[in-house]
Amino acid sequence: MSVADEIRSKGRRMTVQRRLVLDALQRARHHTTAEEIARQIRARHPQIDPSTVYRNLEALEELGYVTHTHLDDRVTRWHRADVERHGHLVCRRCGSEQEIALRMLEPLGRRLRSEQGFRADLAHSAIVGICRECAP
Amino acid sequence: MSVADEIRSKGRRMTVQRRLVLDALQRARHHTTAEEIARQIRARHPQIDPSTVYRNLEALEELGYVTHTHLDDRVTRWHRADVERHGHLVCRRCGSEQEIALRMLEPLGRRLRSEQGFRADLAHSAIVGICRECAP
DNA sequence: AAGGTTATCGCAAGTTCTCGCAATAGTGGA
DNA sequence: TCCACTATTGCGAGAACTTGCGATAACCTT
Repeated sequence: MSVADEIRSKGRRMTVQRRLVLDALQRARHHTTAEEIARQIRARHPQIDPSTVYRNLEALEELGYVTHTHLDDRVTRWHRADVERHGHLVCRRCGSEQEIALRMLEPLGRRLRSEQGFRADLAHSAIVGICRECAP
Repeated sequence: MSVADEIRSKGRRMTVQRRLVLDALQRARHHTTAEEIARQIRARHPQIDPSTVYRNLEALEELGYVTHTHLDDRVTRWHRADVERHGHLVCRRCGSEQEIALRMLEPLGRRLRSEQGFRADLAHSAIVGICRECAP
């Protein structure tokens, strides 16, 4: 069953615009912004409105194909949901972003679960700090 | 040495506007948004521009009096820097925010430091998930 | 106390995203 | 294949900040 069929089977529609957003996310190696995706798509299809891109990202998140993370700025970062889940380290100084194995975060996850009843989504959270290169 | 003197000694100035922003942060128990602070100040002093509030928050952060955190939305949250440092748990479902002792996060901090050379600022990072009340 | 610097302000315009709405176009069913 | 239904689109208006700039006013020096 293709992605298009999956989407249709959930009562949603596969439109050109939605396909373009999915493709752009496919090409993006790491986390991208909605703005970047809109820029890429509009380079070729200027008639496609940025608001459509924003709405498609949300729709695709509901459908389970993409997720978002908030790194250290106000901008929402998007990526496909099927890449291996991982944690995020964001350097406050140089802005670089590093991925870490969820395994490193799991002890904390277990502790938050047992002591606070909080089910942390550690792949969705970002940890801010200073990276090795920027450390004094 | 008063806060005003400290600010002056760093070559900055203590203006009415800056004082009002500091006062508003003093009153705010938890994390507030710039918009909320601007609203409060403008209720009494409508001539003060919101952009002034935004710029003062940044200035006060540079000066070390306030810090900001990104919870699970695009909005930047501000609070005074001298309150006890703590971690943040944000519930994705109900939006509630819970503070946890930094002690719980320290093992992770040490591990990130030794294995990745990353100096995490755990009081600045927010962990997203589902809180006890919203758990199924 | 007066004057020169220059940090800071208020305003207005710009960015980046959000939302309401009427028009359009995918879909499943006839 | 044609139709009705309604998800989705593009557009315009509106939040929520951000930025550039000339005017103002805090501060330091004298």
